[in-house]
Amino acid sequence: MLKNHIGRKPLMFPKPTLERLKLYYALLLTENKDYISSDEIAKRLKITPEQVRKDISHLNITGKPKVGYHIPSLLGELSELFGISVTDNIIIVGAGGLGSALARYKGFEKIGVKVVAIFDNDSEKIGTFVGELMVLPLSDLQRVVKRFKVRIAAICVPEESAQEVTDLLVEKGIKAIWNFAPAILHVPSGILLENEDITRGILSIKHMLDKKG
Amino acid sequence: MLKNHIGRKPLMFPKPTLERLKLYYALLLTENKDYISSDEIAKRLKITPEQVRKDISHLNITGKPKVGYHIPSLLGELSELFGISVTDNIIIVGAGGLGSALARYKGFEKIGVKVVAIFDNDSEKIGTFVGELMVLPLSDLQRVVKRFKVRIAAICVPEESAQEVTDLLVEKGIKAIWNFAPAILHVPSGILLENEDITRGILSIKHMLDKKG
DNA sequence: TAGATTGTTAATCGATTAACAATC
DNA sequence: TAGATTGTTAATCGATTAACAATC
Repeated sequence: MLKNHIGRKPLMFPKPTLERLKLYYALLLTENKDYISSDEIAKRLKITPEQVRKDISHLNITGKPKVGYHIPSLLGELSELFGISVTDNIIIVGAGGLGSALARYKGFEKIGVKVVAIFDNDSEKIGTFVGELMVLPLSDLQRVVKRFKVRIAAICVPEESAQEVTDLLVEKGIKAIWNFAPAILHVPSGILLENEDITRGILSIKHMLDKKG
Repeated sequence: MLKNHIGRKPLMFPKPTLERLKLYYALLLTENKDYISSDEIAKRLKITPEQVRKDISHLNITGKPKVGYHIPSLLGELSELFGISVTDNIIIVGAGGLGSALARYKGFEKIGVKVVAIFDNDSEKIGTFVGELMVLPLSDLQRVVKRFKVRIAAICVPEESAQEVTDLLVEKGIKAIWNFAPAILHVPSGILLENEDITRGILSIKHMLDKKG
């Protein structure tokens, strides 16, 4: 299978590698030195330096022996890998606590994400403001998706209506669903589904607190 | 190394298995049949039936040939595995959008989690209510942790103060940090750290939307 | 130069998948 | 019984780790 561009590194990354690359990005953003060694990255993230080097070897970047990796270049590569320099307009469906918090989240800007609208079907909420956004009825969905070329939608509705909302979003042309409802959703093939169910993290914590010595 | 109890299954699960077991739990909660086959679980979650059987084989439960797995028993086992039947009192630090949303989240009850307090250091927020909880100053931390035997704390403060808050929580006896700040935190060994950084999910989406054909 | 650090190949490890016997 | 489905062992696959040559 053809996975490479000429002169470029492979576009397919092992999933664990991709997850670690996100951590490198977060870490490097807080560094103000010019260079960092695989050893230092490894220490901060509690992994091995070999793994760091292997991960970075997937990118179009080389480090300098005795010096390490040039942080701005590394950030640039990672930024391109995750498409951070291109801003995606996203919408949020569900103006409850979680949806509203998400709509006001300040960290989106620096990863190339902009919330352009928030929707709800509760007439009490429609017309009220969440930050600078007015809550819109779902009948405005199609217009907004077209106008702002929205490809990504966050679902922050109760479990019961999550599938219904998903179907509607897909019908209106949404390409990726970012699901915050604790529901197992079905999407047509070709549509991306990313589950952000918040209960998962604390289940891991409960499990490990109980089972360890 | 001793990993087994007499007559019990191993307590160590491969991490990917543990993640899938959470999905099985979520899925089975919505089923109202008595039995389900590995094939059906697999279809719903888009994995293979062999994997489902292998995962379930880690539990103290056996299925019935021709019938499948008894759903209530499976739920019971998973509930025990994740310590759902024992309620953990947790606290939230940071009464901003995300912290407040978390404090009001309705889904905690059914996984054995109860939010007993929310803290902030902003005097404007202290004394106001988030749902039924009054926002408390951090000087009340020690008292609350002791009184409610709190082992788990969610961090919903800005990146800049996340480490400082972490240190304080650990000092006051917290055993697990559930970190919602996009920060790389350091914790002493023996303290559990679970990162729930919300930007990670959408980075995956952006990456995959851009790189796929 | 000597030494530190990268980059890559080979070896190991662990998880997934395949195959099939056991069983209801 | 025949057939469907579980449970487990063996084979495969893919990711991590180890080793070391390349290089600044």
